[in-house]
Parts: sequence; structure tokens; C-alpha cells
Amino acid sequence: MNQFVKNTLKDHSLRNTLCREDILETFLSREVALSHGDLEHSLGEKFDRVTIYRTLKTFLEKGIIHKVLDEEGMRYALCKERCTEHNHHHDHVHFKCSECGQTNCLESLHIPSIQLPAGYHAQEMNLLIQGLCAACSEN
Amino acid sequence: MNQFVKNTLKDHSLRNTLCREDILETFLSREVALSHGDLEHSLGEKFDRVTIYRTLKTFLEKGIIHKVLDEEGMRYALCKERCTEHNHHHDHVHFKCSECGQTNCLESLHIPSIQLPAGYHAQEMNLLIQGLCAACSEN
DNA sequence: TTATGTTTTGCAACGCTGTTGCAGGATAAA
DNA sequence: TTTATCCTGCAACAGCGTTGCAAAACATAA
Repeated sequence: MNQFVKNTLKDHSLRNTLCREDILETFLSREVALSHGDLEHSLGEKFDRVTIYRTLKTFLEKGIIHKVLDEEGMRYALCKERCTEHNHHHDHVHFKCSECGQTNCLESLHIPSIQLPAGYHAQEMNLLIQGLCAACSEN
Repeated sequence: MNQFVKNTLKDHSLRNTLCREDILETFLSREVALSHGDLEHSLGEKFDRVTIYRTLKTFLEKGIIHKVLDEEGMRYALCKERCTEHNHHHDHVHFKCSECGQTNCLESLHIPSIQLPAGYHAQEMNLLIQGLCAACSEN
């Protein structure tokens, strides 16, 4: 059993359960953003749909994962930088490949700041770029 | 009956039907991005849910409206600049107010260009900013 | 190790979103 | 007015996401 997984759960005062371990390990092994459906499919019949939903919700609240918007729906990805319940910093860019369909975080890129019209105040930004990823544009 | 509505339908070789007229007029009168549910609610029992879905799909394909991503789901907004079936330019910013919940297009702002990692090629960009809109930040 | 209180899970059920097939009805053009 | 084409409504379905509740699993302290 992965020690990182155990530590992550402990650090966020979450009980160590099989479902949580498996979901965290799935996020670690696949490196792209995953939807609820991806997880359900990947974990087989091992856990109830509802449990997966609740686990994702818990991880979101604890800052272990973050949402990734997509034209096809909601996906989730591990927070690499250290996030807490009250301090998130997800101003990195999300890239969705129109060829292979995978979505991942471009951690190295940050959203440039933008001058908003008078009176507008930004709290959160979310940039999704769609196109060809490095692997797919080689062909 | 609004002449703009009739022209818009004609220009895109779409038949002039009550449902299409009403949906276009709803987009014109409310100035924010609307979800399917908003339209369904706003139009009452006048049309079948399926018809509204199909109308939105048609308008999307014709370039009359465009998608607006949102943590809560999909919304749609009128294309102000002239878009055609094959030539869209929606690099403007979408703003969602966390107070009043309304989402609108900041047509004046464009997404700054970003240097992607080697091998990545962008086709489409989508920036959603969440925060307080001008009206809500006055209070 | 066992007993305890608290957290998680699975199940059943529900509402909402979005899609498809098909038959009947409306539209535009001759 | 006729006709071919396009739209609409209905029925049905699959998927997403949530809630309430009882049973099971967990962590802690004895």
C-alpha cells in the first residue's frame, strides 16, 4: 500500500478506507484528469457509485483534488501544490486534447492577469485550452 | 415580432418557427448566458423539453449561440460578433458572479495569448472568471 | 484485545440533464 | 393548393448527482 496515500489521508484527518486508497492511487497512476465515470469504470464493481461521488466530494472539500471544467462535464485532478481547505491556488492552465480526449494540467503555465472592467472583482479563474497535445501532434 | 429574429433565422437558412423565435427573443431580452433549464422555466409549458434541446443544438451548429462553461453546467449566449458554421471567434472572457449567480460575456476582453509547452497546439480557449460583478460589488 | 462512539459505506429511491426514434404537423417553395 | 422537407411532441431511455437510512468499518481509549 502506497505510503503517500496513507499520509495524504492522515494529513487531512480522513479515515483510511479502501475506497479512498484506491481512488487516490488511481489518480496517481493515471496522470490525467478523471471524471466520476472514469473512476467508476476503472474501479469496476468494487464500490458503489454513491461512495465514489462522496469520496470525490470529500477530497474536494479537503483540497486534495480540484475541479477541471470540460465541455463534456466535470473532471477532477490531484492538487500538486499544497492546498488546504481554505487556501487553494489553481491558476494553472488545463489542456484538453481533441484527438485523444485526455485532459491534463499544465502546472508550469499560469493564467496571465487580466484587467477587468470597473467594479468587477475576480476570485477564481479557470482557463481551458483545447487542441492537440504533444503526443498526438507527433503523428 | 422582432425583425432581427426573423433575419437571423433566414440568414442561417432556418425555418421560422414559434419556438425558435421565442428562444431568440429570450436571449435578446435577458442579457446573460442561459441554461436549458432557464429557458424551460422562462418559456413555461409552451414547448417540449426536447424541442428546446434541439433548438439549442441547431443554433450552436449554425453559430448563432455559443457555449459558456460554468461549474454548475452548460449555458449558452448569443454570438454578438458575426460567426458562421465554420468560423467562430470566441476568445472573449466569461464572468460568473458568485453573488447573483449570473454569467455574462465580457466582450471587450480577450484572452491573452499563452506560450504553450513544445508540441502543444491550441485550437480553442475558454476562460471563466468567477467573482463579484459590478452590480453586486456596489453593496 | 475488546468495547465504544463516530465515520463511511451500500442500497433504494429520486429528480434533473441530455439523447434517440418515430409519427404527426407545420413550413416554404413551386 | 400541392408537395417535399423540416420541426415538433411524445415516449422512452441512459447518465449524472443527491438524499435518507440502516448496517458495516474505523480509530480511540480502556
